[in-house]
Amino acid sequence: MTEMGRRERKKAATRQALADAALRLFLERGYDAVGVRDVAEAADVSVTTLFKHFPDGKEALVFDEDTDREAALVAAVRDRPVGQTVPQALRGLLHEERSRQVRADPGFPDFLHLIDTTPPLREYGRRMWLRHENALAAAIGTDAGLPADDPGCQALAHFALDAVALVHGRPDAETALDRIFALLDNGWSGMTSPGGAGGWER
Amino acid sequence: MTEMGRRERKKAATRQALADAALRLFLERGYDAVGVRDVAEAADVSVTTLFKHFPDGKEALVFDEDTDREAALVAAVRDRPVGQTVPQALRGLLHEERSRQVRADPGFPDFLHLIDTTPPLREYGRRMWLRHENALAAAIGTDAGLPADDPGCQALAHFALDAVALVHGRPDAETALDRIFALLDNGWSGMTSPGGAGGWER
DNA sequence: ATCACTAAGTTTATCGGTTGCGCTTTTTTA
DNA sequence: TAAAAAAGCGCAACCGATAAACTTAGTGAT
Repeated sequence: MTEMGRRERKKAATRQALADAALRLFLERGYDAVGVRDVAEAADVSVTTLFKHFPDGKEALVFDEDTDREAALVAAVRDRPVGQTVPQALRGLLHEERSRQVRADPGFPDFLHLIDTTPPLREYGRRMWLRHENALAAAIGTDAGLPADDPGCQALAHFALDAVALVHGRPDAETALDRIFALLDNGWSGMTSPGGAGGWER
Repeated sequence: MTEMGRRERKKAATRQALADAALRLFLERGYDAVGVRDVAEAADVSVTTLFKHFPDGKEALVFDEDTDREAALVAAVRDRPVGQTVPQALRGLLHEERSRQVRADPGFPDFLHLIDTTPPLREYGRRMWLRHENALAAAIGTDAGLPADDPGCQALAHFALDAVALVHGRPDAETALDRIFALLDNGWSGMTSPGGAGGWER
């Protein structure tokens, strides 16, 4: 499974060296005070090589691959216990992820602080996170027996993901998340269960 | 009230010349094919002057000041007819703005098409639009008798504004907006009127 | 073991947006 | 009218990002 030849191993190594050097330098001197040239030199590669490994640019140096977060999102919707609504399941997943982040390796708080205090990194992280919107919307649509491009599913997915950005930096982030998901849960249950699914008089 | 000295008049003139030249060139050759140097030269000013007038950069050249859209948003919430909910009022405002945009001066469709087909401009426009989030949240909070930093108000404001970006490019944009606002209306009415305001079991 | 193939990496050069600096010119104001 | 304020200028540089042509080093099949 993980049988990588020397080639792929070296490739992964340089990529890791770049990511490590970048994170270290960013933490030491601050994101803006470090140029891509500095990072490349610290990793002992050329600038072009850096961009070969991180075509999305400087911000991408900080974020490792996602892979399983999207799977976790759709699984949370698909495999939720009976009687639990979709928003409730998503709220639960976010809660778990949050408590998992508190632990993790040391230096992780510094990492989070760097992102929180650096607008380009915040923005990039948000975009990465929102990239799962379509997959989540599809999962929700399947679950509710709605077309994959239903605006309601799309909106619920988008709002649920965006909620974490919305409560960012709050001291009462957890209860704020609760309140936002209460709004989504109310709205969603009203759209799926009873009377008109889409009808709405203004 | 509008007594501008010669100085401010000239300043406004230069700014307008820059905006006009930029829009014209962008429409003629495409956004990416036009550099800020081209724009500056077409407006007969230096590049430095261009950035003095538009510190936000190239994208800002296309967007004129907003000023009254934010006022319209808070007014729609504050002065809405009795019996109408906040989401309904916002939905109505967006509907009016949309129908108003269809008319407007000639060349406006080209303007919209330019923005829609140019990712950086789309992104910038969205950010400008979302900038009214706090004012709108405050208006909603005042209306509902909630603290200004209530997560529910913040979320409703954010979601309502973000809805227009969410339905972008859809053929059924109007009905999609209806559906999204139905979700918000259901959720919001559930949070304000009856039982628990924030309580929510997961 | 060799040889052709492929992919990583390098060098160099360039492009476009953006900023800082020192300077001139115009307008306001004391 | 002198001085302060502000608009503008030209220049040079910085920075992120990309392109082209070339070298180096694993890979795999014969």
